[in-house]
Amino acid sequence: MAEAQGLRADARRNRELIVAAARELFLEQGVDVALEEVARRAGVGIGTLYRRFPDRDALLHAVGEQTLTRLAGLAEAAWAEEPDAWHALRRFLRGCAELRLGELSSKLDPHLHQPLRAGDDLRELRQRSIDLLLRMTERAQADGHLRPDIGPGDLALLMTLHVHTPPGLPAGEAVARVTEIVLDGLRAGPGATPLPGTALSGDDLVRHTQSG
Amino acid sequence: MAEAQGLRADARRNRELIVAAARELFLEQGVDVALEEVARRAGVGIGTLYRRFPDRDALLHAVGEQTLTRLAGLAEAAWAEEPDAWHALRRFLRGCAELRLGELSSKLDPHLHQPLRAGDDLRELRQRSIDLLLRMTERAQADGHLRPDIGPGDLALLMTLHVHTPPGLPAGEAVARVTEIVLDGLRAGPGATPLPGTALSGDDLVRHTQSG
DNA sequence: CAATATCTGGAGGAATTTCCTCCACTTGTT
DNA sequence: AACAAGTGGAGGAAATTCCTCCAGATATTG
Repeated sequence: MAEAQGLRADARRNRELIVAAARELFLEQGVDVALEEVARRAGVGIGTLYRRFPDRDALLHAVGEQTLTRLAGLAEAAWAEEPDAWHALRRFLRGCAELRLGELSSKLDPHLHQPLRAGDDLRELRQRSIDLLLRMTERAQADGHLRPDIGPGDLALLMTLHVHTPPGLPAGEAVARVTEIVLDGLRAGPGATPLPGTALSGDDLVRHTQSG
Repeated sequence: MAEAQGLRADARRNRELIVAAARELFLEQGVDVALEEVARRAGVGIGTLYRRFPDRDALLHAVGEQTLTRLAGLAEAAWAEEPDAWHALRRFLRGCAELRLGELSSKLDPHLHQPLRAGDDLRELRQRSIDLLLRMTERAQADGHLRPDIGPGDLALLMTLHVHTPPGLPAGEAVARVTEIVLDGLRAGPGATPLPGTALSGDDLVRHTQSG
């Protein structure tokens, strides 16, 4: 949110309304929504939107930044406040589901790829979450709570799992149930089926998890 | 594929090329791709596409039909050829992942909703898969292989789980690993965490799983 | 191997959508 | 109260997308 410094109070408020509206609409309709619609949903004029975000990319970037910031906060809170690594991991994955990280990243990622300006601040933001995820994984496996045949890359895939809830069902509950099933599948245990292929490493992860 | 009867051989071939191209492009870029692009990918002229599919809906419908046909075939093969209900369920869910059912239905569903002409043949096609899924669920739970606190509706959510594989990773393998983790989470066992909320019923399922 | 019914490609004009600037007016700040 | 900062949305340019039409190519049949 560095860009929001030095703005007049009303301008800052509007900027946030725009980002929030963009996030919603990107989720609902994809990143190609007309920017005019974003402005309408945010309750501001189209001129205001263009002043703050010169082009679509700037808006995508802002949404990515907001989400990655939340993600990093989530990871940090989980690591700091939970009694052990496994519980931290649970909380983290549940939080990812709540953030709808999967839907968002599947929509944002492809568009952030090309114009990934080097030295992007998104990089650093992402790295904070990844570092913690690595730590949680190692530790939970060492503790014997997490099945040993997975890697952090696998967890990244699960972070961005996208539960397609048909309209009409209580989305939150559906997602929560699926998340718990997955968590049960992640637990170390005698009954665990060996996974095919090889564990996805942290490097795979770093190279690919783009936005959030 | 009833619509394909009575076409000249080359026309039928082209029709299938178009549906295949549409399926690919819908997955890659969403259902809003320019129809001209579909024609290009299929290697036919735009006129040909319009002759066979008067509007976008017809094409969506055809893709849905193709996918649901495959899905029903998958369910039937699984039920008929596997030694027990649990193995049938495994095979079925793995097949769904392979079909990329989740991505497709999350893209197709919203557009099939409004113009869901009553008495649609998609309905019947869908029903066949659902019936078998119900049977598999009941039976696998009775056999003590599937955790008892889930319903067929939950399985439907898992059928359409969308693994967002970042470009560059071997998609097939990633999906396979996630699928196995989920299957482990579905197994009945002493360690299973109780799920929040209530099991999603078969009715929830029937009412909402639209296309494929 | 004709003859003909069927099918094909893509040029191109109409219609729609989206973009984005510009400036008269409003609002926050000091 | 004064001014810097911010606002909205009309509207023209540009880009997309749609979809028809027909001269020519291709399968099929006897």
